[in-house]
Amino acid sequence: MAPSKTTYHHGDLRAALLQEAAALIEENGTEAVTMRALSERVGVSRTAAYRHFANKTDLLGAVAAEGFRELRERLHRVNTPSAANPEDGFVAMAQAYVQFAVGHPAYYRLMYGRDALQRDQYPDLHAAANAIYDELVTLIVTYQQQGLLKPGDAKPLAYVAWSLVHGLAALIIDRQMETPPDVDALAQLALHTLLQGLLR
Amino acid sequence: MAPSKTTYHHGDLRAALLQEAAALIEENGTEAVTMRALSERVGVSRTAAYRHFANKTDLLGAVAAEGFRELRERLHRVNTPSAANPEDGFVAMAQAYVQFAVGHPAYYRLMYGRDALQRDQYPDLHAAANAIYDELVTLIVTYQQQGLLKPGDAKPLAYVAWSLVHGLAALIIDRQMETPPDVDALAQLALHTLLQGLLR
DNA sequence: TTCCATTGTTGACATTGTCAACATAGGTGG
DNA sequence: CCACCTATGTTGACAATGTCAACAATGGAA
Repeated sequence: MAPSKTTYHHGDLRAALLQEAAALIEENGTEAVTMRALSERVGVSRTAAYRHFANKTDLLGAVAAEGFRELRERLHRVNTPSAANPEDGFVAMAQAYVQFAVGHPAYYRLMYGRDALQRDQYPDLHAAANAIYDELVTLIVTYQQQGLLKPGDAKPLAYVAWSLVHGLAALIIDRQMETPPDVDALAQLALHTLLQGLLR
Repeated sequence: MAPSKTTYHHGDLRAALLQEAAALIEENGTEAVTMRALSERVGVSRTAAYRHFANKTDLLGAVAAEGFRELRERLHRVNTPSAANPEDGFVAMAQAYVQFAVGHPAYYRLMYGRDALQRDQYPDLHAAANAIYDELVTLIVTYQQQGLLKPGDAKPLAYVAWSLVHGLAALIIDRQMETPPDVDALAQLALHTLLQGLLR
């Protein structure tokens, strides 16, 4: 039961694989995750993982799902709508979101960019990502009920807000910005603009 | 000079490789681009490409850069700021942008998602992507000069707008939306919100 | 205690990116 | 007009990788 170095059975190989895969991604990027390297780090033979995941893509999908859950948790922690100033609430969430992406760029890229990870084919992944969307819908609905936001179907609006922060995160970690930006300030500007509008 | 099937020298292998790579991506996704498959389609041996590209990543980088140029052209074509209604201008560009992504999802994913393509290391790619940003800056500055938009540094504002459309495109082609969305309508809503603001 | 399902191992193979050595064409200087 | 050189293309080989098939060990249920 207690995982020991020399037991034939690992104890909780599945969890260990996910953890080490995440570590590898953080350290050297997703491309560094090879079944062999991963197995070695866990101290197990190269094909042991196949008892827990159908293939490498599935494994990475599980890692990505875990990432979405972690991100959602962070967002949930700062999702405390205050009637005093709705902008603060949005800005706090946007900053938490972008900070996660900037803090774990390779991980974040896996969560989204991966071609192979067709969402429809990975229900768990899809659900984990959707939980983030739900977090946003909640925030918008709450403010709408308080009369602080324009009325209207919150769902498409949540997509709009999500698009904004996701796009921002993506452009930043892809170094598409000219100067290494002040991430928090940029997130604040983005949400400020979204809320106040750009028109004169 | 005229490329013929049986000449030892191809004529313009570099261009042919880029074209076929793009075609392969469209047809079967970026993962289908293998040096061997690509060479075979062009009718050349497996390593011939290495006379024109240092490695596969470079080749894909060139394809991605080409994609950015194509996208920029499309944006430029609809970038006709009309004082009558600034929203129309923004919406048209957003729709053109998202339509490109939806029309060529794998291609668009390569342009952004590719971990390996660190922008700083591919000047051509970086420049091509930046041209799109410039297109946006131009639009914003123009409207500002006409007094239709709030004043302020256009550069960070352009990043915000870019983030919004890129994020929207990414979420759509990753099928992160619940229902296959009306792309144009969503793009319109996004830009409408950005311009008018969300606050009551 | 016996036995079987679960979990892990070893060997093997096809695919892929890429290097080194070799081949050919086609324009250029003599 | 011809020999030659350089740019371009080919063939052979190799290491890395994902994954299958066959085998082995474990540990809980009957």
